[in-house]
Amino acid sequence: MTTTMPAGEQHATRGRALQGERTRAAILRVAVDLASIEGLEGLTIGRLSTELAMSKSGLFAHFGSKEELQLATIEAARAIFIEEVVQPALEASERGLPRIWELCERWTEYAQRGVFKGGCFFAAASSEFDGRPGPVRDRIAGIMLEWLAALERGVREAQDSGHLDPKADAKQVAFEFNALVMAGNWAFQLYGDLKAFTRAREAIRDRLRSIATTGAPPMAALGISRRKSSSEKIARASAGE
Amino acid sequence: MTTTMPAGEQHATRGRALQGERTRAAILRVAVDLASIEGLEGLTIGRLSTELAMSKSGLFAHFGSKEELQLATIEAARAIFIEEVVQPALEASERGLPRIWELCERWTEYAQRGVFKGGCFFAAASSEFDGRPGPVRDRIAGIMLEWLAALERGVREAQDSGHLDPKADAKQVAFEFNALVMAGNWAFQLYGDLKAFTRAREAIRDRLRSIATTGAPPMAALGISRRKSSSEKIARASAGE
DNA sequence: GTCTTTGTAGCACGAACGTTCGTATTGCAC
DNA sequence: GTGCAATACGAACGTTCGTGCTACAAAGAC
Repeated sequence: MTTTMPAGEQHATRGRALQGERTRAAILRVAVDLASIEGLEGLTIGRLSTELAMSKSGLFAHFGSKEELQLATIEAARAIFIEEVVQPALEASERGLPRIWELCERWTEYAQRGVFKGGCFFAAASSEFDGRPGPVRDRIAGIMLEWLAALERGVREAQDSGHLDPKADAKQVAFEFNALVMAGNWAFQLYGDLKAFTRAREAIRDRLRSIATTGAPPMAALGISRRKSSSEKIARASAGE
Repeated sequence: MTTTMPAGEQHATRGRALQGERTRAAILRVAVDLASIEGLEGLTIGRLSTELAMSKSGLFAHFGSKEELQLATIEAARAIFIEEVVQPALEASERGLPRIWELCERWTEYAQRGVFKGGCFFAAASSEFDGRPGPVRDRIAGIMLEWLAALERGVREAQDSGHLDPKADAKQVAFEFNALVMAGNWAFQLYGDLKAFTRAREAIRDRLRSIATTGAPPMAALGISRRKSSSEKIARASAGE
């Protein structure tokens, strides 16, 4: 019980000075999943150390306080979110209508694929901490603002590219798209209903159509191309679960 | 400290047998507010008893377990929700487009007015418990389903009344409306931004317009009549806070 | 070879958690 | 007036929480 992971074994060849970083990363990888299920407050040090088969104090030493652990977990989740949603969306699409669509599409995939075990980390965290002032809440709010700004920018760029009606309120559209994808995640988590994502996509497509110009790329092409390249990822994720 | 509420005083004329019910109701009134802020798990018996200036054991005896307290709190919140949103909406509007609009409008008001101190009780609870199987989660999911069904029914009735396009997917529209009002609540809780409710209303109005028939009552009239009768309630609520 | 730094474990703390138990007080029935 | 059921309290249970402090093993510097 004292040592399930013998100390001398796993860093025989690697330099000792790097072990800390690696352990920290390993902790945070588990922490983000745990927090997405149990919440950032339900993410306890005892539970986390049990999950990782290490001592409470050993784990604790990496962060110094629970709040620091929470903040580190948030940063780790943000990195994963960017890597899984924002970056691929930007790389896979050109500016304009394709990009704003791609952002929403990648988001629903990210939620559907279960990148975090308990659904979108930030949807959960922002609901949990909205009433608790402090640095944790501030950071979460800041990151959600980044996401909303990314959506808004996507809309604005599509307007500049002549794909969307320039008279449309970009902030308003971003609000609506975020509402729809978050609701997809919400319904999926609560009811396990995959159709929720289809509903979100459908609503977003309709809304885009309602403000698309005649010069915009045809709507139908967007969804179809995306579906194909994503099917393998979904299969991979559901196999791992 | 032991008794801020002297036991012999308030039931001098009332029957003693009713005291239990009254205390229970008083507990639950505080519990729903506390749970809307701290979450249903963060709603601790110790904290609740402190808030009510009564003993932990005395409070505990009313429920028998924490889970029973949570379930009772949920029922209390449901009663308030129906009383504050569903019933007034049904009474103040006739079947059809006015009613579905009224349901959404009453919901945003309910969130904006702060009927629960931490925002919509069920938005918070459903996000918190979506990953924790058990009777608490099941009840929350059931109540949210009631609400979604009420929205869907509102849309369907508006179709039957010839106000909305009968080809529209009522479930889809209900999903979208719920997404928008919940996002309004979310943004308001996280950023304190009252404009979020305006955005939600705006999006719902637009969506209704997009599927409204020529025989539907004029859209503009709906919003205006509502605003007037609600202003007093908002004033009353903000004074109490 | 020692010395220092780094990472982990062991142990203990005070507080809060949900829960149980015994007991005191009260109102009502008899 | 006596007995009963309802209601609430205070104390304590065992557990877990976050957080310290000390010790020790391993790697790199000299």
